[in-house]
Amino acid sequence: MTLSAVSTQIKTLEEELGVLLFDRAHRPPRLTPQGRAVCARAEDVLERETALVAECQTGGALAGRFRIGFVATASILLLPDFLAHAQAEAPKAQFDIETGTSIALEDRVTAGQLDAAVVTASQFPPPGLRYDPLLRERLVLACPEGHDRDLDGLFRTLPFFHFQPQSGIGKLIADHVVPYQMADTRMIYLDSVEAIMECVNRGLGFTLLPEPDARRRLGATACLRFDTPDTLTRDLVLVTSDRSGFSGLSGLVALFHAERRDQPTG
Amino acid sequence: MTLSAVSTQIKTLEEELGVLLFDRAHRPPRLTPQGRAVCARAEDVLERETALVAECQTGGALAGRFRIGFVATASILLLPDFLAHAQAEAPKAQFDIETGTSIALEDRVTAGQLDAAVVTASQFPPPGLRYDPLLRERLVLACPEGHDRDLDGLFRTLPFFHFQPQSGIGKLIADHVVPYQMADTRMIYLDSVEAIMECVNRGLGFTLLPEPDARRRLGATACLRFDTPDTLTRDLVLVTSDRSGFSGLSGLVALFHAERRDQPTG
DNA sequence: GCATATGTTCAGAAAATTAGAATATAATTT
DNA sequence: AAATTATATTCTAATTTTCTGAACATATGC
Repeated sequence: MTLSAVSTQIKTLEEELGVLLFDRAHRPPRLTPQGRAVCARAEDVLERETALVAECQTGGALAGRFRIGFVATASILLLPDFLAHAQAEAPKAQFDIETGTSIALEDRVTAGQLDAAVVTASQFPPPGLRYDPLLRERLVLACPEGHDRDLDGLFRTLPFFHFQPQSGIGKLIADHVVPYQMADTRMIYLDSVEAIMECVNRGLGFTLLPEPDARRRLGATACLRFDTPDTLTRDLVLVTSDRSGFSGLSGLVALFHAERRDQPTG
Repeated sequence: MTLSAVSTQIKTLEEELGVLLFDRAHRPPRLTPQGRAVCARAEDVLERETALVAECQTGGALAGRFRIGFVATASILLLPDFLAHAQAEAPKAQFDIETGTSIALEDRVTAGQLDAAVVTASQFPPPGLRYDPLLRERLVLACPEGHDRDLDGLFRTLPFFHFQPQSGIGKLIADHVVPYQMADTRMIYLDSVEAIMECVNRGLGFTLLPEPDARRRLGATACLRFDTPDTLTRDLVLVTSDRSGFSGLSGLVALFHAERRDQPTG
């Protein structure tokens, strides 16, 4: 860069700022006190800019500001470990977390308001979305001790606590429970796993829930029963946009798989 | 600005950063997580830049980073108040302070290493420099009690404590003291006003010093004498470059005069 | 006080940014 | 599902900006 170019640039800057940066009564020109102050702050701005550019080029791995949704049931089991792993393995990435039902979260991914969401998979991903499997949880019965009849008998004897049917798990539960519904079947719909398990623990009824959720709140007076088909599972998946697919998706999925090692599934 | 211009600019930026900022599989394009992170940091950089420009245009009064020197004797009397006033009245200005002898400081102003300095004025400002008067201090005698003879008598009786002769005040003192020097005159040269006054207070000799400095350390066993010509003064001045003269000099001088109101001259 | 080195100003040249037209494509509508 | 519409991108030309090189001005050193 030529001296003349520098000279005109400085002059233009001085006019732009309305401040004399150099004292040209001397050779070489000296910075004025104002120029010194401007220079210091300008250096700060430039440093931040070059740092930003540098981070873009080095942080190729997993960097960015990700907006991720979690269904309530996943937020308890998966989210804490996910955040811990993210902080450790992807310190440059930021995460904005939301919760909601599987359908609401999928809608927000479709609308581009979320980059990804952990939801209960439906049979097929909705159009425009893709599923990346994270965790398969078996649905098991939880009922008070001493009710060792078959399922039909249970439904005739005790009320069934049904997790909110409009949710992802709720639909799975509903599908499986339909054949047992009779005129006298008592169904109680709740939107809290914790409330349901509290009722089961007190002998007020039985329920069908993902094994980890049921086991977590299982009291001494209740037990799990596995006399359901072992194909009756709910799949937690990471749902993302089908086409777009932001760079770093595989890294994101990896963050979830990392925690499966630490945290045994059953 | 046309859409096409924006489009090409974004594309160029993406290539420059090596990062996909937008997901163009949708209309309108969506920011990728990476793009979102870059955008947030870029906004920060731009804010700082516009803030810098804005401050330049508003802070016309006294803003900048000023490097100012103080002679030791002025640093005690003037500097604390100066800094206090500066902080209150020119909060946007920064001040880097140095101390040194009048001559050394004037050299540094000449060399452009200081913007200004508070020094003891010599008869004429050195070439290339200008003086702005700040404060006139009378030189007075300080001697132990009970020595009420004339000056000649004093010089014959007691040692004279002479402030460092290479300094600004030192030269004034030397000029005035020359006529009294005899073969048996005892002169003690010290570079500390405090040490000199301690000796005077202990009856070990007498001295000639600026009134404020002498009065400040005057003990009970010593007194000030004003039997010197009242034209025998030292002028504290703000010395700056003659030609250049940075903008804000008058404001700087005003900061010194502001403190004279609070602090009576003596 | 003159010579030299260095900074500024002024022209034209080079580079960049930008607007407008043509093309491609995501979203919408029928 | 196909056609339509709206919107983004690509391409080229024009504009603006920036840069270089020569002439001129000026501070410093001898």
